[in-house]
Amino acid sequence: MIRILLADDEHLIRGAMAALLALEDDLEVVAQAATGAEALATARVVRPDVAVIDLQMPDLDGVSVAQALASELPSCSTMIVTSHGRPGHLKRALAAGVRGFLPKTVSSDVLATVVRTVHSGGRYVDPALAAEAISAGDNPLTPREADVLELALEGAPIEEIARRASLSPGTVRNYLSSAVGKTGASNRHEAARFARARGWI
Amino acid sequence: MIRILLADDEHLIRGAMAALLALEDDLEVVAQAATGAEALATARVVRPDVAVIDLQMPDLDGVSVAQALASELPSCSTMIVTSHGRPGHLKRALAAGVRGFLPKTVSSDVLATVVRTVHSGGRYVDPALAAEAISAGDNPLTPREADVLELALEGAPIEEIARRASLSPGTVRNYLSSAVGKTGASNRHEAARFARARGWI
DNA sequence: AAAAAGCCATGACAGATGTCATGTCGTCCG
DNA sequence: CGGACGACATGACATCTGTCATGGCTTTTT
Repeated sequence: MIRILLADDEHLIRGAMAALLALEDDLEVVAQAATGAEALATARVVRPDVAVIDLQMPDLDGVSVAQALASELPSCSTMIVTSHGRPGHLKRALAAGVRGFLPKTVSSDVLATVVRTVHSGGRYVDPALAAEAISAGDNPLTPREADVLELALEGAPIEEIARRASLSPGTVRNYLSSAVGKTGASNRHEAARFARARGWI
Repeated sequence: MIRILLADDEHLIRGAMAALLALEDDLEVVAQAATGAEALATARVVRPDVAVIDLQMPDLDGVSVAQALASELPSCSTMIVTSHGRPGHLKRALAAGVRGFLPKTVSSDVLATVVRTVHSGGRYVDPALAAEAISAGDNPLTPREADVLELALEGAPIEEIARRASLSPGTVRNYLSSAVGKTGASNRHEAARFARARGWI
């Protein structure tokens, strides 16, 4: 019997997924959580075999939870399900020790199969997402460029970005300019959206 | 027995919701669809009592489907479930004749209850979403302002917005300026994000 | 009919932004 | 060690944006 922890902030979906997994004879949902922090706390107590975690949650993001889980509970395999499959997330997730990565568009038997796969030591990444990740290419942005671009995402003026990043406005403009060049965009806002779409920030 | 049509592009979630609804004695999921168009086509054939539709789908958006359904199949009550509850959507949905509006964070028994409520002629809107919608207030943007702001969302330069809206760049700047004033933002990008958050565009 | 409001446009001006050249300071690597 | 590279900064310049004043045109309201 494979003991599963389920974390998703959408009750409806979490409950529904639990119902689905319960239909399988060899799977058992032993705990559920609605936030990242809750998932971690619960996992420490119930020590599940497999953690099925939603990527986007109110507090901690799924990858952070996976990272913590990987170091604290090496016996627990983590897999991530997500609605919006952004390539960058996949990379970060894999780096965080995630064993399975699925969009929520898969069917329920795939989910069950992947749970078994990761539990037995295997890995599974949705083919479509993998293809996207490969085509997105590596992140060409330097760490600072990424920082600054991220702040630019909200549409803040350069002054504010500079303050928030503790940089001089001129430096911010340089980073932004270089990022705009690397993304092929025509201004920082477009560049920020682009980088976000690629999962670079 | 209440006959239900279920539409959601995420197979996993649709299947799971179907499993949940199937647990209720008086509910029966008679059809499922993965896109808006498919939902419409299916509804015409099976004529369900209640349509449970996801707000965001690849092609037609949930509200559009609801609108079409309302005119073509007046006997079918439509309700919408969504992950990202934006106030503007609620207003549009209600205007389109939707009878129920829920975030996916609700529990499964609420879902079943609401299905029964809308089927018996009642209405139900998630209290939290309703509160948000009220606090968001009415859309102060004129239609053109909204159009232009929407194009600005993607970060395009004014030139391109002007071309896409068939306006002169100067006019675009005027609309944008006025929209920036109405939203209290400090530039059009911030204004666009703000308006989006309010569901104004 | 007059007033109000929205739609479209132009022109002018200050300030914000994008681009480029240039330079300093560390760190890492061959 | 010397070179390459990234982080950080400044200054200068052209261009883009935001704002404001102004005006014409249509539709709705009073």
